[in-house]
Amino acid sequence: MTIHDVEFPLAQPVSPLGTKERLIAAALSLFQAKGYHGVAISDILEATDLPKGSLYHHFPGGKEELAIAAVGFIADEVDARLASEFAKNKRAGAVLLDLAHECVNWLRRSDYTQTPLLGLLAASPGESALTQAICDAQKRWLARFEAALGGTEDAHDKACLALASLEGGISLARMARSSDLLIRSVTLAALHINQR
Amino acid sequence: MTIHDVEFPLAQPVSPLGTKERLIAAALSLFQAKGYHGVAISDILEATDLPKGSLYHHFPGGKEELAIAAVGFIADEVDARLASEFAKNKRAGAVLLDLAHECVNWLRRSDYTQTPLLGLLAASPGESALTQAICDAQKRWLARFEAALGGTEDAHDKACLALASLEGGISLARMARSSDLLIRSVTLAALHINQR
DNA sequence: GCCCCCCTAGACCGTACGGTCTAGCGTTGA
DNA sequence: TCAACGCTAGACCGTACGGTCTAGGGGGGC
Repeated sequence: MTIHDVEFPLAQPVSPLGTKERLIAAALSLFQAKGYHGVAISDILEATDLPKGSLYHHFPGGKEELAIAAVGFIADEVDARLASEFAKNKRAGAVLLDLAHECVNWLRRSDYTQTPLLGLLAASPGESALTQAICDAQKRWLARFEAALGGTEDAHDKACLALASLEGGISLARMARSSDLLIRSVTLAALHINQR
Repeated sequence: MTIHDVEFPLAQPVSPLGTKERLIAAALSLFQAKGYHGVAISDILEATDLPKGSLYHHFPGGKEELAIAAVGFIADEVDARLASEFAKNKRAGAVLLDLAHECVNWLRRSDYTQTPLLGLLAASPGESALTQAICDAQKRWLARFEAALGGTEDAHDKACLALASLEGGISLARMARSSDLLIRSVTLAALHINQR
């Protein structure tokens, strides 16, 4: 037994993420940058430095199954984030602004190539399971805001404005390569949402 | 000379639109439904019942040049519409709501397959001319709202919110297959924009 | 020490994509 | 009547895509 066996046991991969997770992470990042149809399987394999066999082993359904997993991942991520923020009794406007700021970091870090949420993925085939997954994610996020805003009819309206200003603002900011546009629209929306 | 020569002169095409216009219209419609990468040249040819030669004669630059033309078309269309509405001294919120209602008709007519504005087209390659064209369109629309709102710093914020709520609302509504979400978010945004 | 099985590895396949090229039709002007 | 040209027509090409399949590598259980 050498020191290597202790410090870097071979059974544990070098990367802390498993193969499946790495595939999901790379796929999500690419889909957010170029949309579903804009990404080739080979792009994902190149990004992860993995062979085709691995991908089709973990995702027998191929590209679409991987995309659905990626959507599910980001959906859970954001949903959990919203849940924990709202659990602190934070006001909805403040949570929205926080989320927007995180999106800004995301945009800047990727030099405005990535779309932080699901905006680009929407360019998916009509009645597919992928569309359904995206739809579910949006519903969950909407429901979080709605519940935090009191569950009234007015709360539903405000929740819609919150998500719309976020997704729309991201789109504007990405195109203009200026996070300003996102901050401006979301700040205004947050203002409106916070008033009784 | 027969009656046919008078009633249906051969020189005039059956369709009121020229070949180039038909290509642009079909391309725009398809791109709005499936995004740039989701549409094949053959889809456009099938929709117009035109051969490849015609497309590459009118658009030597191929798919991207056609897409840029389509973006320019919708950009001009919306820009002109905004200009004429604002020329009547209509309030910005009212104009925004009108535009949203037209988008709703668009969504319904296409059974929620199309994205009325440019949201989906954004899934384009990074630094291409197409991205630039989309960016220009958004800038022009933003400027229209900004000018109508007085050109102040606050006006810029409100213009951002207007476009963001519109684009974001469209995205929400399309996924949920319910125009409600668009109307709700835009109504709330319009309310905020109209107050001094 | 052996086998078994999970996962990696990548050659391979059919297809459909974007784009090119030449032929020919029909209208226009002389 | 004919020449010239704008546009249509579609066969054709190289490539890159999504997906399949078989072989092999390497730990873990016995």
